[in-house]
Amino acid sequence: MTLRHALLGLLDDEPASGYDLMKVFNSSMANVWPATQSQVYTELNKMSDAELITVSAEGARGRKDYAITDTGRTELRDWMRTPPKPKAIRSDLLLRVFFLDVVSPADARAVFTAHRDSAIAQRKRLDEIVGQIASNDDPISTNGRIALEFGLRKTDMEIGWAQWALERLDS
Amino acid sequence: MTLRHALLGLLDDEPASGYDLMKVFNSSMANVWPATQSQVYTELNKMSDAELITVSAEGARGRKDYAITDTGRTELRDWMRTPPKPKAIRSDLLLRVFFLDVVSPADARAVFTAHRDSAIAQRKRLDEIVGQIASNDDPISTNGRIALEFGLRKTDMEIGWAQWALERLDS
DNA sequence: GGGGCCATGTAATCGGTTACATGATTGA
DNA sequence: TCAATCATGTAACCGATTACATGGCCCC
Repeated sequence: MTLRHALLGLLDDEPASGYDLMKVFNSSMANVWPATQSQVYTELNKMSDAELITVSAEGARGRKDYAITDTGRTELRDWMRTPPKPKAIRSDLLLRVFFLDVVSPADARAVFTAHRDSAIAQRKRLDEIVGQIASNDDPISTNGRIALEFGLRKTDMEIGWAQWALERLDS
Repeated sequence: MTLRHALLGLLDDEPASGYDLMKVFNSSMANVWPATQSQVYTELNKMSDAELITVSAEGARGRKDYAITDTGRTELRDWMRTPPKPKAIRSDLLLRVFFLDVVSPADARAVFTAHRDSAIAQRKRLDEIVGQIASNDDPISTNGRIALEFGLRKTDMEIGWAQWALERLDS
């Protein structure tokens, strides 16, 4: 039920088609809430049924522009004011950690070195994005920077944790 | 397909029933890979069909003890040696961050203060668990400590991030 | 006898993923 | 004319969640 709010958030700015939304979405929020094309179109139809949005214009190639309704705006603001309930971790990696004993010490170390290395690569990718959006001052870039900071800190934390785990294994 | 590996990991130690597995599971791995009772029983049946495990004994009240097979052991070790592909973040909270502009500055601050406070509470809960397992030296406690360390660092990171974001909003 | 625990299962629903299907318009 | 892009949709499947259903066994 959250893709719905992402789409409402985008439409709160200005009317757009599913196609437009996908484009903006992919280059911003998709990093914190991935969604596929089929999901977006399906959700838009459901939102239209629920009268959170309406078709404000129809164009060439079956294009439909959607505009947010008052109901939609209310829904969006209510959601923004509701703190998300802390969701449990669900991590493939951490699950492996519980079973470190079933493999050799070398394989156990590899669990952490592989993760550390991929976190380091990820960190580099994020740094590039930081550079790219540094000069932008639109709302999604400004706010996106805060989300990005989360990513930076998270990867740093993961690198440090993997290092800590390796030292612990070695002792 | 990962609950499957969690169950294989537990059965690699010793045969157990679904009921037994649920108990151990809830007090350990559930923190990194939540699963419900119905999911566990359904998965055990599928695993039995796939011959990763077999019914090694049947007891009172329809109790079935499962034992891991050689196929199962191979599957478990293969999985342990395969680094999980980095999964994208999917965060309700970070999505809200993109739409901070649609609410008042006070409501925007609340997004972060609420998160910071719940992270602080979480941190306290984890500290208690650290104390509880400090004296245990069984494999799941020893390895669980590494997973727990991840949780500690993650909550600390979130507290720091929320604080950083609040300062940024205020400036 | 009855409460509490042991023990397993089914059904409905939901969000997400992958794949497939279709076709219009635009510009080189 | 033909490739690229615009544009929307359906269907099958999967894992997870919630709720419901059933009943046996043990000990006080």
